[in-house]
Amino acid sequence: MTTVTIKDVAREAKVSVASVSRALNGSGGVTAETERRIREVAARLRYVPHSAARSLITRRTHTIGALLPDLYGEFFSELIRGIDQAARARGLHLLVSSSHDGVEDAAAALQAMRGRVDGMLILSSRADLPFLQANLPESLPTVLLNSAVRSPHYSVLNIDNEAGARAMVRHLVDCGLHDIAFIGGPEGNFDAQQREHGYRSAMAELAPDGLAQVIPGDFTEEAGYRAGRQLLAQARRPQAVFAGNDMMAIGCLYALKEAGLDIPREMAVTGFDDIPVTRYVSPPLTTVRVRIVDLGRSALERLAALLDASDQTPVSADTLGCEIVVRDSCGARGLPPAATT
Amino acid sequence: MTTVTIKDVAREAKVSVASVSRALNGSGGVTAETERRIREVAARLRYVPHSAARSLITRRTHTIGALLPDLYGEFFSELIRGIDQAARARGLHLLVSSSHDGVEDAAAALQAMRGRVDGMLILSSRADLPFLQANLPESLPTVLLNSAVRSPHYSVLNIDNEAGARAMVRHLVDCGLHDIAFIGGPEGNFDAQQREHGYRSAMAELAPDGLAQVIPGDFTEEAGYRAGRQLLAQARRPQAVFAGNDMMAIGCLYALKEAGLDIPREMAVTGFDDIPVTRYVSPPLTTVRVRIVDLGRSALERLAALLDASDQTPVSADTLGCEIVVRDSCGARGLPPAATT
DNA sequence: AACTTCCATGAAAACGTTTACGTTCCGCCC
DNA sequence: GGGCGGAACGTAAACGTTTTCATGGAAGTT
Repeated sequence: MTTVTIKDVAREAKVSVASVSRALNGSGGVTAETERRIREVAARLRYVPHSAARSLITRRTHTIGALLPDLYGEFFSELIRGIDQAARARGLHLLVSSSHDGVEDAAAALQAMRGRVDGMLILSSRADLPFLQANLPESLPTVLLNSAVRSPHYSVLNIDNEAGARAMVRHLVDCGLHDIAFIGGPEGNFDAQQREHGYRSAMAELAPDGLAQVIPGDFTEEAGYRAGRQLLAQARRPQAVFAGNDMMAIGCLYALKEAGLDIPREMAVTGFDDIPVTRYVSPPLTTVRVRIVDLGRSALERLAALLDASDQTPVSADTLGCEIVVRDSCGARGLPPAATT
Repeated sequence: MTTVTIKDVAREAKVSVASVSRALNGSGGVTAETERRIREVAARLRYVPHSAARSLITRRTHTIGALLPDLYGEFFSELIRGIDQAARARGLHLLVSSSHDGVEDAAAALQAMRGRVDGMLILSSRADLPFLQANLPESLPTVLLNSAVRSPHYSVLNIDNEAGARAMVRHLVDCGLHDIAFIGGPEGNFDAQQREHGYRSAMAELAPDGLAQVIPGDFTEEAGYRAGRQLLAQARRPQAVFAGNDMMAIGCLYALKEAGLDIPREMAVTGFDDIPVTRYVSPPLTTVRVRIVDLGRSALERLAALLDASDQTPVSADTLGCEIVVRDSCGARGLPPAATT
């Protein structure tokens, strides 16, 4: 079954290839009758345009690339879901490259995507400005997710980590808890840094008398578990522990419960992200809701806008708000949540 | 910054485009000296071959497509991780299309990938034989994941759901539990069907006196929660509930604990898949381990093999074994797990 | 009736590669 | 020394589209 080309359709429909192209692309300049005939033939022959040939001349691939770090858990799936939904709605394809740890790994992935995509979506702690300048053609429309870089060349879309973290601290303080520990994220991770910063500044402001403590972590359940063990071993335990993300909160929660602590009475535990499973741990996790699907979706839509208006569209730098969702793990069920500021 | 083509490199290196092509592709026929010079020029000019032009003539895209259903949670991320890792190792790109619910949705996604990929990886309950025949060119190498179709045209790679489910029932029976309920998966989902079938046949064989009961579900935590509520409302409660996947087990576990049941003493709860979070719910979940990353990886490797030996490689139909991992939610901590058969 | 306008259509160039096929040149053997 | 083989390299065709431009004819205007 040899592949059928535009010529075959043209011959069969007794027109030129130009007309076939025009008819199928709806670029006008063909009678309704001829168009109908051409479409009929194309369908009968099961003609599908050769996309490589098309993009060779169009210089458009209708594909966008997503460069993602080695993401764990539901954050990843939710993000991809959002991106994919929006991409499908716009008729764009999604070329993903995830799970690269090293810088050179990411660079290679980026290189490999060159020329295959019309634009890039990048979520990577490794992607600082020098990295991007070295590995990304300036002309390639790009949207950065959760990135610290501020450049007129790239649009960025961030989570309002700092406000979220501040709101969580405020909420815990409102619950009467002043000794609050924080479990940090991976070194160099922008979200982690911002969340930690929000935590620190809010502590200084709202609980200056409280015991502030930052325990290192890396966003995995395992790290949360270790952090929980460490807290248990301490002479003076905090009244609450605020994990940099939900996965760690879950790991930590488990460590504490394993040791027989009554959560939240003996220690409150909260997280960040609001991944679906937070509803189903016990006690259900109070956390900072990030609309992950929306994050992916609007990142893609931003990119699509850049693609459409290929002339100099102003790059944007926006921040997605987040809000406290109060469940049981903080012991404040029923109290109104703190305002998000 | 106009894009630099092979001609620019040729001119600069004072050779023909043919030599540039040969040098850069290592196809031989160039002096070591010329090759060095060409490479040097190419690097200096930051030349990157236009992939569309290349695949136009090569008829290879070095891209494989992954068609996935609307997957939830960690199963999804683990699977993609496995696929992506293997793809990267082979220098293949990954075009994903996830989260399509309807048949026509999936068909559209498949259509859109035509011509953009060298092969397909398909995991979808909608992809039965007629669907594939209608939407997939026969010549396109394809690997089906967790699929019921048996066809000489497609390789399939399945999980040994039935054996896993049987082993779990056996394990519960070994724990002295005979009244075992099962929470089913989505209608038409092959894994779900096989797991349920394994459960039913094992019950008939190993616990003919026990109370068997199947509660409908759809693989979401929410469904597990509802199932748990339903069990609580029953006059006669089972001694154990075996959920068709971990997400539902977690939801169910939560419903039972919310009602104050002591798990596993009053009711054992087990799952299927062994997603990472199972370790961190309380009590930790006894479940059937499926090496999801390996599933993705070997699916891709199978596909890659099909691609390499483009002549008639025999299609394969393999099954990935799975094993019981005993944690606390079944009350048998310490007992040896049942053999996987 | 002659001229203009407009529209449907076709011919052909262009996109950036790879590769089959020539050509040149060098060294070797008889 | 002439023929020959092979290696290095160049020329040009081919891949399947889109798009510009030319062409013809029908319709409209004077």
